[in-house]
Amino acid sequence: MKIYNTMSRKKEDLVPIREGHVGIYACGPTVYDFFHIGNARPFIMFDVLRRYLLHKGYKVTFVQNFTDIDDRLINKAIKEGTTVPEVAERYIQEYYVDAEALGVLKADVHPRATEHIGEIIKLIAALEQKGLAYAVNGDVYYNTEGFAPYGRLSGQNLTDREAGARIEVDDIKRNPMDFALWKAQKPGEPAWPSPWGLGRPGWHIECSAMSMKYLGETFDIHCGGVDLIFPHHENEIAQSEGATGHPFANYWMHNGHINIDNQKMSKSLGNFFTVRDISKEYDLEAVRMFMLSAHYRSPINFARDMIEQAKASLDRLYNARDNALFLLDHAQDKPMSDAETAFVARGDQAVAAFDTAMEDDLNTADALGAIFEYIRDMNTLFTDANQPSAAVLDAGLKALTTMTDVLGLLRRQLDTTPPEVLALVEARAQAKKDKNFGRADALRQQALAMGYVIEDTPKGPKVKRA
RNA sequence: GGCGUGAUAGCCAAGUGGUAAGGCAAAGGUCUGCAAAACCUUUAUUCACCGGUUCAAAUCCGGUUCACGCCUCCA
Repeated sequence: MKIYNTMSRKKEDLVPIREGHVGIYACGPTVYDFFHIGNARPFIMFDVLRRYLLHKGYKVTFVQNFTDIDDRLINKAIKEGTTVPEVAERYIQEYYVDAEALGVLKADVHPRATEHIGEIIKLIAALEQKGLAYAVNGDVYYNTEGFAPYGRLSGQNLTDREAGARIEVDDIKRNPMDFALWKAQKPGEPAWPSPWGLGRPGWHIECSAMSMKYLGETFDIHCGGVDLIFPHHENEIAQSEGATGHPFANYWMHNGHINIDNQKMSKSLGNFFTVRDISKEYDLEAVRMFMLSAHYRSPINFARDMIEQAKASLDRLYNARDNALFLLDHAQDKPMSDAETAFVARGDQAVAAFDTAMEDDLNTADALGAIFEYIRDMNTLFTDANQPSAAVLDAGLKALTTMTDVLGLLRRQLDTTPPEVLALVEARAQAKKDKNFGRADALRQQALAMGYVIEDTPKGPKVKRA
């Protein structure tokens, strides 16, 4: 498969270090609040990457951290009169709630920064020994001048930066580009003992320490949002390669941002949506569908009607699947007809087309196209009039779910209809038999009010969630 | 100032040299007691604009305009 590598700015063939095994590190959330729609994009898209690799038979080790110590956590804890670990634990649990609703699988490892202080200290000490770090008053900084390739990932270099660019003035640092590896404790802050005194890790070091711990000094893919390229990922490279002398990650994947009205989402503009808030109004699977409808590197515009559109296309997927399931319920075991055999072959072709799209740097929009073309084919064959065999229905469903499983769609199972709704369905059937259509329609309205749609088919009524 | 991305129908969105996927919306039709779903048909001679290369360009090259991102915590 081809992956666009930010490092080379080209699509490259994915060649894992260990054959058949891919190690992935994804920058996870800072757990000081519910995560927002922008955070959801990397979670979903890199979840799709993982699912696709699994589908192709790779073993995947997927690591996504929780940043559970930083200024925002500390501020939140102070504001709420509680502790940093309490805030962190709470929002880690909330992360799982929203991630689950988005169809994002749990990582193989979800390391937390505060549980890896030992590794972090060892890494900083190694850098200090190599002259790549220096301590000042209990702080430790990275010596960027000592790491020649600094800026390779982002295309930033130390001399091209304009004076107008915002660089914090700090006399303590030898160079404005130097960044904190370890921060001395300020009064009231959580702190851990270290060779430089009590303090806590800087903003970037945890990802270096934890990715290398779980994936090795050199691993396959590192992902995150574009905004992380500089300085976060640049700094990770400096820390890791500076300490080990080996390449860090072979592929760097970065997802584009989600905008609101073509503007970057930001708290100051007030155009900010948490996934939790959105979930109160929409099924989050529609949000996933929305993300999948564009290439992961393009910026996308989040808006209500975009979610509505995504929901409508998702409904088309569910309708096709549920229709096939309904027919399967009534289908006969019989040999496949020639038309059915041909259809099964087209299913294989659809999956192949789907894979081809995914092979091309995770082109989910194109992959979705393959699914929808197959859906039309399915819907054409799978009708009452055609009396499809159980075997062809099975095969069709299998091809469909092979594709939708990779995208993490169609996870909702067919619901069992509650008895009170079934009673309405039966009463309506009787009313229809009696040609009492007014009553039949009224009963259908009642079912709708309870959230169920009754549809008529030659094989009898079909009930589904509204 | 440096680095980078994008501009395709009413909306969303694929397509990086061979003559415009797919979804949503809309209109007409088939089916239906009526619906819903589904299916069929219609909806870009054209891909921001101007030049150039080529037998051939949405796709390559140069320029213009517009929009956006990073250079600061940030997915």
